[in-house]
Amino acid sequence: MFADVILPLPLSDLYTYAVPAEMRNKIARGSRVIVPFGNKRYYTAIIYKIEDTISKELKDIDIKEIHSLLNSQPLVNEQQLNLWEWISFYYLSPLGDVFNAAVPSSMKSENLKSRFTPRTETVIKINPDMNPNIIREIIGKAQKQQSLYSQIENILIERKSEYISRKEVSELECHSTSALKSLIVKGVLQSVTIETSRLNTDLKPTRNLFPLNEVQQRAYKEIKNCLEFKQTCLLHGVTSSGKTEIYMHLIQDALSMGKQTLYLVPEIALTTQLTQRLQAVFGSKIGIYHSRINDNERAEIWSKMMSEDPFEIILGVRSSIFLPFNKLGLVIIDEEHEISFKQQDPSPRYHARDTAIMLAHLCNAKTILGSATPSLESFYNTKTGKYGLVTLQERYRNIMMPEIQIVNTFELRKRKKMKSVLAPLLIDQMNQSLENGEQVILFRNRRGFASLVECEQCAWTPKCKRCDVSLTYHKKRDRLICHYCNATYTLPAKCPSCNSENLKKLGQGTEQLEEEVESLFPDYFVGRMDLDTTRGKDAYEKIIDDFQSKRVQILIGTQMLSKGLDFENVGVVGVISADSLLNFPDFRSHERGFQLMMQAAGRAGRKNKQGKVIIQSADPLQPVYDYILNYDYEGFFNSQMAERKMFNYPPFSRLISIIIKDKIEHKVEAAAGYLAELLRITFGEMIQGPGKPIVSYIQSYHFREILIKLDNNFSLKKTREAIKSAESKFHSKREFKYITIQYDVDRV
DNA sequence: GTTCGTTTAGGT
DNA sequence: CCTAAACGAACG
Repeated sequence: MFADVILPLPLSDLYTYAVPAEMRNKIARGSRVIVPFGNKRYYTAIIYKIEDTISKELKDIDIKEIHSLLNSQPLVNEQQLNLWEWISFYYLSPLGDVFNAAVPSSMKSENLKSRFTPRTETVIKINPDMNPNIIREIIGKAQKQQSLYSQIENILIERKSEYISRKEVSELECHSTSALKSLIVKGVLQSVTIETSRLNTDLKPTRNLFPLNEVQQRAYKEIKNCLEFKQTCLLHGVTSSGKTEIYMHLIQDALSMGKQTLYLVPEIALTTQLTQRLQAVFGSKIGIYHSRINDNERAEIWSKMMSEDPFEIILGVRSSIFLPFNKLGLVIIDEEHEISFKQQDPSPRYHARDTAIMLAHLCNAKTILGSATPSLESFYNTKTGKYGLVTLQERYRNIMMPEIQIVNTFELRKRKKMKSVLAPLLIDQMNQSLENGEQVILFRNRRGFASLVECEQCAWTPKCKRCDVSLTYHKKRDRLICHYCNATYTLPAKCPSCNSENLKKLGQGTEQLEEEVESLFPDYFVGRMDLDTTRGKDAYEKIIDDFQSKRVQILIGTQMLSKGLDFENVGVVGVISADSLLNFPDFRSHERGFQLMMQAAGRAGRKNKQGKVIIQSADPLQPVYDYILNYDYEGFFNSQMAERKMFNYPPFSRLISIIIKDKIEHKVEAAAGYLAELLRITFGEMIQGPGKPIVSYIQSYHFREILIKLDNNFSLKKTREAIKSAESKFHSKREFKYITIQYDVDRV
């Protein structure tokens, strides 16, 4: 008996091992095993296929034996393996990479024994071998010991528990370290170390579901009705329309049918706000899976999902699609337009939204996509009938959509009316709002202080040594930082090219904005949220908490601020430089800009009062602003579709980006040229490039990009075969054998 | 990914 | 001629 296994390495093939006799009736597809690989190394592998005989090509190879079997149950179920295969096929990545992305690393340790370490806790219990009648005698007259003992005894009886944690004992009213120590020495109490779970599994629900209002009820019914006929339904609901409450009713329905729910959110939106709301209703039925939980905790969640008593609901980010569900009935993907659902690096570069839809399909489950600004792809899918569509136009509790105004900063600058980064109108509105006790949010999609430093004499600009990008000046750290590789440099006192001392700082970032706002509004507290201020463990939560509790009145941030956060008291939202959103050299820049500005607008507004949004633009005549001013999603969609159609961009085609990478520039040039030539044999006009990506030199590597604009009617199987055969032909050339090729399917 | 044998560059 | 570093190939 032999088994083909998936190794947690970027290998294109499966490897075959002999199954030892004693393992034969215990091993199955999906089992986790340890196998020797290479000279002296052992890896955790997953059984992909079991067969009786060995294939001919392996006749002359010395087949090794599987070293050991790790679980009695397969670690990965059939649906998961099918999903892994789909990801590997669709996103052109090795199964080993998918395995790596899917399974928590403590479950794939290289050591023979598991690297998973259980959490331990010291607990106190009453010595079971001691006759209860003589305990009083043993304690004797010591008063503190007596009262401590009685209190512990009472608690244990009350809880029907055998032990109480050492920590809890130390928090008791009559606790004394010496009394406890004496009781342990006397043998009355015992101090024991036990293994505990990292998961909080005794959270009790604190409230029932709120009944839906009339509008929500209608949407809920429409969704139910739609899912009778379609697998996937898009809920297009304006911000604050109460989508979450509708999701909760749908989760409840799934629960009552004994089905599990996967609730996917973008990386950053997974705030305590949503967690608390769901836990209030579903208690410990819900498991939380996000980037900040550590690996051992991930492993515990995984194990619990395989147990008799799995989580009924998983609230999680991208990677939670890999958890072992056994009765998945519903998938909710909130803020489905968010690009953080797409994994950038490393491989597999999968889109969690699209993969989750595939997972739902494999499990025969239903999918709901939710957004106030759906991705054009998803909305297009409702037009073609692939997805159902339900629209929610009214905001919850009749909060009005804010009034949007656009100020022309180009004109204002010409007339010398811009005395700071903020337009006079925005400053006025901020003042009014702040005086009324309201808060303000300002967006700037660039972090740091100055995005460009330039010599006034000779226009020299500091650049990163290992990347082809200008450095950003960060004032607080007084350093120049490369936003691509995080290298830091000191700001030279003189221009190294012409010795001039006039080095100018151009292009404002969040840090500079913060400084300016602080000097303009000295009576108010200013907070800043960007990559630099959210590094620490709870930094993100703290900034939000400071703003929510009104300790901070003005909050400045990059796009991470626009996602899924609900604040109740925001009078004004300002978008500082909207043009920089729209001028990105990418076909999706308008879609992004529209989404960001609409989402930003959604942060403004209070009960009974209309909020204000002020957008500063130097080019306010761009048509996209008309759609923003009128909250006209459909109009925006139609205008973009016309463009996409004309240039054959998604959803009218499928983009596959191929990146060629090497340390030597002329080598990468030649390699990219040759690969493009090979691909043109099959794809002809569909191939664009090779060309330089926007940043073509990062961390001492040169990059070139080939783009396939794949016709929608071109079969995926054929595409994959053609790409793979081009790749192997490419690698069979001596000089290109070790050049790395990376694929990014459906690049965002 | 890791290991290990082979090739190459640089130094004595 | 030796040694260290870079490269190439294999792993069942």
